[in-house]
Amino acid sequence: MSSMKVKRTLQDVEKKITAFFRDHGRMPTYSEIAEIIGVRSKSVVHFWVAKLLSAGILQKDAKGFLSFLRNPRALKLAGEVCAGFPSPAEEELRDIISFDEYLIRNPDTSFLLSVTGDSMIDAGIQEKDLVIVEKNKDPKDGDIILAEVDGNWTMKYFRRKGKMVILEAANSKYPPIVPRMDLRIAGVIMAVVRKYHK
Amino acid sequence: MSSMKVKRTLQDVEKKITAFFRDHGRMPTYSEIAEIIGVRSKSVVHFWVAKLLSAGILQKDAKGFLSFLRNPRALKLAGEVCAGFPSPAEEELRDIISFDEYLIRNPDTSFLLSVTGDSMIDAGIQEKDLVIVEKNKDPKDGDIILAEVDGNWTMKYFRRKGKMVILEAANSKYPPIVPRMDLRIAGVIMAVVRKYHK
DNA sequence: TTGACAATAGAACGATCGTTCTATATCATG
DNA sequence: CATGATATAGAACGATCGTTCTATTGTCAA
Repeated sequence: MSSMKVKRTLQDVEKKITAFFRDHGRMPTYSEIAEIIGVRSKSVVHFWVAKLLSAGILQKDAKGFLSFLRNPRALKLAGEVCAGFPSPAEEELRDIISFDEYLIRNPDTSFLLSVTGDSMIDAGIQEKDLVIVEKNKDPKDGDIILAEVDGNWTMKYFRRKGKMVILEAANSKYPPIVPRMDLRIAGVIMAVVRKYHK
Repeated sequence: MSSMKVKRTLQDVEKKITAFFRDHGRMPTYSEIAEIIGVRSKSVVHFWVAKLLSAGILQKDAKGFLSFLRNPRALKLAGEVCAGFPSPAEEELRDIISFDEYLIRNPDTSFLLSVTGDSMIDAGIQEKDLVIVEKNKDPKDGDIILAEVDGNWTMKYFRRKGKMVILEAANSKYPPIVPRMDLRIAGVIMAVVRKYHK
């Protein structure tokens, strides 16, 4: 029974191309698609790709290169918690996001930091969270910034009172700081990321 | 002065290829690289690509396709806040992360949710945060889950006391819940994402 | 059994790929 | 000026790309 024919479906083909894309970081050629879906002719691939194109799953750019219409790593944005949240089974979906694009506006001037300490605990920033810091950005009142205070780098709220600047922790244990001359600001916190189940 | 010659550097070429990759979701061909870096011959591109290859910036897979050794959207992980945090100027960097890969273990069984309400405020999960929920995963003691309680979907700590299950908010305003028959769990919270400056 | 349709195989084709070669232009150095 | 190194241009090449064509196979209904 080695030649048992399996009914090929659009979803199968899509999944296999998606898997290839995740593994290799690029779209497969027609020859490669032939291999991964188990056919021996490129014309068959052409046949299936045409289906994926008219189904709106794949698209071609101006040069004829294939790409997914939606990022295959993207997640469905399912709604809001609390008020009559639609069951995931209903699949009433709204949007799609790629975190790399969503979180990072300027990759060249941004960097990551692992949080130590509890000075921003009341702002929902905990130990071991990752924060995305953007350099070369002047802070506005209320921003969370990364600054050097007494030789240590720490995160604080940036408060501007008239001409004066106050650095304020989001933890009542720590008193506000009125910096003297040497206020060094490394950047502004743009995002916070926390991962459970590492 | 239209033919003013600009000194071409490796960094320039890398940046332009990176920009193309971000815009198009794929690597450019040699002809396209010629266009974007402003030369008229593919052999010149070959020259520069060879430099990028030996510099460890690009690589070739088994089929000869180009790719970046590191995700061009990835950020530098600069260290830890607080204790002698190395200045970003020093650039003593440690690692690199792509958030899509870092946060999403099983794209097919995960979805996104925008948080409403303050029931998990003490766990550092605020209104308008995005949470990544993974379905088909049975919760363990201490996990944060998405559950249906009294017809509303909400997030709670999942506590197991012997055979009994308790759902506990991270906010003293809300009392713990001991569910009766109908405990519906949509999934387990795998990650939290918060973006400032939208 | 026959006919219609869908899926596959295989060959041929022009276009474009990346490579390699030679030749020219620019610039710093002695 | 002479020289060598570096960067660019342009042409030629085999390989592979995706497309298109014809032919074969398998399935299901009449």
